Amino acid sequence: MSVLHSLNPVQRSAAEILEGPVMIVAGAGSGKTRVLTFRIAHLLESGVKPYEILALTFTNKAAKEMKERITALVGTQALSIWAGTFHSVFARILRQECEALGYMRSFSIYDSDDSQNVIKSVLHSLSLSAQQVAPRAVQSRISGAKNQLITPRQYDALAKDFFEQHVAKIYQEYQLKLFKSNAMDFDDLLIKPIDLFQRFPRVLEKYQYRFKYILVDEYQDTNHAQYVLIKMLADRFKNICVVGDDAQSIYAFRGADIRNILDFERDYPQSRTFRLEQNYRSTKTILAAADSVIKNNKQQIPKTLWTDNAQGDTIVLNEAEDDKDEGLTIAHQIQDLCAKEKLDLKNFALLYRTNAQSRSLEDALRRTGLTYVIVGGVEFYKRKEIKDVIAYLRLIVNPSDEECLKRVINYPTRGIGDTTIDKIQAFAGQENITLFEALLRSGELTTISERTKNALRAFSTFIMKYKDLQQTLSPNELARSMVDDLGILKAYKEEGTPESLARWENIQETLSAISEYMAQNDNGTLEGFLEEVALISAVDLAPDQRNAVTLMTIHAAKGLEFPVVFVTGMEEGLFPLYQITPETQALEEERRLFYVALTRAKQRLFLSHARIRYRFGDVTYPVVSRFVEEIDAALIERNAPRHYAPSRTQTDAGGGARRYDPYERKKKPALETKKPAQSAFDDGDVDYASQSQEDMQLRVGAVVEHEVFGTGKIMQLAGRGDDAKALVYFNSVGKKQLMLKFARLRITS
DNA sequence: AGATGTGGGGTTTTT
DNA sequence: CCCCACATCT
Repeated sequence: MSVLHSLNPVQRSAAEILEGPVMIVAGAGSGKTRVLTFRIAHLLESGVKPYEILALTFTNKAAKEMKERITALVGTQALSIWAGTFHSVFARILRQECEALGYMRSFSIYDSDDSQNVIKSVLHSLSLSAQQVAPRAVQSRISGAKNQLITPRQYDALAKDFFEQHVAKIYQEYQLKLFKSNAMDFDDLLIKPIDLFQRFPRVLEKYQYRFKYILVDEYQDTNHAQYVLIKMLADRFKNICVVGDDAQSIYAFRGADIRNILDFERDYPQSRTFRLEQNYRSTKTILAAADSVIKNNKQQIPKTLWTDNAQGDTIVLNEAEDDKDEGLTIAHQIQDLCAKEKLDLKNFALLYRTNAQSRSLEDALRRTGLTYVIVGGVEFYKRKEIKDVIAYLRLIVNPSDEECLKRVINYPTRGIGDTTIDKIQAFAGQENITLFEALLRSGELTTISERTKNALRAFSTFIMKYKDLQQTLSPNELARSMVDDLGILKAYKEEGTPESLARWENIQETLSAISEYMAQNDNGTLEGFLEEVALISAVDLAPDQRNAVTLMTIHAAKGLEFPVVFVTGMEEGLFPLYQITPETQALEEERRLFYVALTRAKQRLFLSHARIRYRFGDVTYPVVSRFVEEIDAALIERNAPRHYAPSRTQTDAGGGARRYDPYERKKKPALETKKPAQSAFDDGDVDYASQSQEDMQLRVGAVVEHEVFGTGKIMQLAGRGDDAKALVYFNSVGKKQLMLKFARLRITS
């Protein structure tokens, strides 16, 4: 086929075999996007209609880029392909079909903040306090259950303890509340279609015929619901092509099930498997490092990545004094490389495990005068003032949306407080009507003062007015005039603080975003804009083409590549990040995440760790990440600490922080020094000398024996003297907090 | 009703 | 360190 000539033999077969189930196991940098692109182009060349192709990608941006690349190969017909994330594709289908399930087409999409608010409100109505049951925990349980297609009733039947019984009840109420709000959360966008297809086989059939060819990118990150959806849709023609790399599965925390890819061949017996093992991205050194790390994972499809690329430079390990020094060290290295190798800033990426780490890196870059962009972080559409404006628009589109109603009913302040809302809410429950309907009928309530009723009337009139105007005004006209009407822009401007001016700007930018959306979509509607906003991801918003250093989490970096990559915060507890129970699976996921980080680099790779890390406002003295040790030592060169930033320990709030001796650890490989090594998470000044035990050298990372719990590893140390405590992770029982006075730990390493 | 202050608690990654 | 819930004041 004409389009396939530039592929290597395996890539080419993977793109050529169009019928039947195909799995492409694509190592990092092996050109899988190329294969997918060419495969679709090939489908089109073979006479398949664009609307018969469904391509599910991980981000909207990836879908867009794929369409562009296919367009370049075979022309604009490519634009009619259904391509997008699971969530956006099935939201689109639900807009068409949701009436069969009792929803209106104008349904709202709730993001996790909205969901959490609903949960809180359910807790409130069940007279449970947020202390008794953490909303976050409930949310994650509910989401987990939904991804596993477990209904509230089933959850209740399975509930093992008090907490789970609460969750079952909350889950049930939560779903009810969402339904009454004519709203779906992210998980509903996947499970409602399943419900639809099960209850209405003709509808399923329609989409099976429609999507004769299905392609799924990043298959290793699909969860159970997504797996079922794909299986249902592909069931008739079995023209399903999945692409993935088990080594890059990093979303188990949100339900991704690595078995989906491990079991593909069993699920689709007629399938063919192709392995893309040639890496076109990285140097031999980088690839060898990544390989030496991932070898430590037990659960994986065996494969060997190789490359024809050059050996490349040694990997550099930076040791920094603290987070500030880490940032400055990196900034200097960037400047060096820019000068010596004539590199642009856009060639550099700084990756980190947690968003919180970006702050000190940003500081350093700013101080050095290097331009940077952050991908992700506090997302634009999650900012308060923007959510407020969006909430108004959502309410106009879908007045049943209780979350939005509650959000804006007293913004700007109208004298409608919590008690009034509670009254209306009670009324709504009693009459079995939506909150907005109850609001319209609030005149009937005798418990509300005349003054408040006027305020309520003014508010509902406002919403109804714009609901009417929606018929005649374009979305951008509507939004603009509504914002004017609300007077919020004026208020922010008059307030005049830098913060309020930033808010002013953000609202302006939101209005521009609507105009831009309208310019890009011929048949754009307000509903369409809101849907796009709801399903937009951090990576989708990535500001490209700017000549700037890129900062982002490793998760956000997935699928991207950069000539020079800095992986920061290589410290135990941070990366791998200790979670509630760092069991093997969680550790393996952290390791895959590290693998993803390493394989983003094309030419040069820098790792860094700090001796002092400020976490939760406290000073900690972490040890180097085990992942660093897992890299073949021959590939790494340790860079002498430069100390660009003076240590902050002396001026620290705690006051008593002991000056850190940079040579301490090297001097003292074993158990001889009197003074113990590093560590403290609530106290800078640690002194274990008063312990009754003989010459104990406790330090973070030390392996210890406990007579009951067995072998464990020290994660954190705190307190002094009789109060000295250790947080130990035991192989047998997980994390335990122990008083050293009683614990009688024996050091084995 | 609403603004302002303080105390306590949690703390990852994201569609 | 930051956010949230609660309490107290205006």
